[in-house]
Amino acid sequence: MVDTTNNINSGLKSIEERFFKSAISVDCVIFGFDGKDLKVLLIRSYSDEFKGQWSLVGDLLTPDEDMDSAAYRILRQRTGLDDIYLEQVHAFGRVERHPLGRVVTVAYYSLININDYNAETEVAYENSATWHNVKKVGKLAFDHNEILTASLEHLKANLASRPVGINLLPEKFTLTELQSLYDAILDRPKPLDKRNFRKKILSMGILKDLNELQKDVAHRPAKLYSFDREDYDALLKSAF
Amino acid sequence: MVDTTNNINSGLKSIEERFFKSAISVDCVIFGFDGKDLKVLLIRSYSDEFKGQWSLVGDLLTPDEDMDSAAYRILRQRTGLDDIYLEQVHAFGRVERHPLGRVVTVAYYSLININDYNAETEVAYENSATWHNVKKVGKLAFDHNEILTASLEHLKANLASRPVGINLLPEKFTLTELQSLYDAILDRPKPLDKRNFRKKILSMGILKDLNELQKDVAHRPAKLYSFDREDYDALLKSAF
DNA sequence: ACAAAAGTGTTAGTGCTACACCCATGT
DNA sequence: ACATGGGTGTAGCACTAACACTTTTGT
Repeated sequence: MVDTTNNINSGLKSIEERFFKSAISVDCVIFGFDGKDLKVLLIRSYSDEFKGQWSLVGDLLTPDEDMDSAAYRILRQRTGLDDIYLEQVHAFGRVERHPLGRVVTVAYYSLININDYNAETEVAYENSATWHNVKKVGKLAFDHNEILTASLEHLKANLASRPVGINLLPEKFTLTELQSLYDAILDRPKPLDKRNFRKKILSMGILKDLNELQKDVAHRPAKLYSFDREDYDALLKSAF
Repeated sequence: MVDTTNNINSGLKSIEERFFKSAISVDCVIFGFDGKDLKVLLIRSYSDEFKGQWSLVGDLLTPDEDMDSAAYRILRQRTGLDDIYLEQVHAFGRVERHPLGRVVTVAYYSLININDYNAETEVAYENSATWHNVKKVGKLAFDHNEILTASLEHLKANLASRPVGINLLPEKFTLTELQSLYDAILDRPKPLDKRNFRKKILSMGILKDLNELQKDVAHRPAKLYSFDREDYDALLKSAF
């Protein structure tokens, strides 16, 4: 029947010649929130085939670095972003997904405060990354639309179990801002119910009431909150 | 500052020479259930370094096949298993995880009826796969313990949202058998409450009461159930 | 008769949904 | 005074968790 040794021992070519011919890349899907829309960080593709098209922040792995480390290295080199948590989403391995040859890519995603990557940071890098509304990205290079979609799904799924706002919002924020973030990520026909949202999020015990108010707004000023790091970390641990 | 073109254009060696030197492999984590314990299908490692150690069902990708297809191909070649649903779990990419060189592996998992792979199937394959209690696997080849652990976590997480029993149990089964499966996967200090489990699982509307009873058991015989494929598929769709 | 597993209901608590009005501020 | 968004409570319903005894069969 089937010869299980086929791939390993037989054939004319060496294992090197037959199997060690592929490249691995990493693509980082970096989400940010501007108070209204969910955004993703994109760079101009350097590939000839996709010249001028936008693409995710990615690059090839060198054979001597761990894949997880490479993700941080690539993100840092292309955007200057450092010290942010990346989480693996999925590996994509269609044969023809990359014009240069066989490249399997592994997608990572992260959530950052949108002000941590801005116009000032930008100028230091050749292929400046810019923020794009996730609902309005056009056709991206490679299979990056597919990767973005998968990452968005991943983010939505995580939203229920993890208080994601800690990474996406500024230090101080109002409950309405937090809710806008949830609404932007969930992207549902109707926004969440204001009262229910507040009840639930406050009952989690990870928000700290700062006893401060907004200033200079043309309406009743809202109370400001921040995340309580300790309680937040405690919750994360207990949930897993 | 940082030269973002570093990896792509500069250097003495060609892109081929520098980056297209890696291999990609697939490892399949196949779970089965024998009515009492959760089991995983393992083969004897063919690698020199791990001679005699058990390993997951895996192999290298040839550069001309899609990764998802390769997972099915490898599973079929090594075990004869066909027509089963594989789901990607995670990619593992530590530099030194494989003795032959740089090999990034992508783990897939699946759930099968344990009788679909048995002693009879087994003899056709050189490196016969055998079932091992997941709680009693020893040290596996490569980083396969890590992969197994991650796949188990994945399975636990999926249990709540997907009625996984459909793949792991025989055609006809009792509610107690179904609960044993849940208890085996969740592996919690206390088993689930019998009454609550029955209420919940029946209320999902995916079980069909066959109006049959167990035979030849030394106690009150239990009613037999089967999954209702249609209702099950409908539930899957609506849940996602 | 005994052993072994099957089968069955109720209660209390918790969380989710839906819903409408008054409040504080700037213009 | 008006416009703007901030802030609050309750009732119905669904789901969850905890808990103990009777039934049916084989030996």
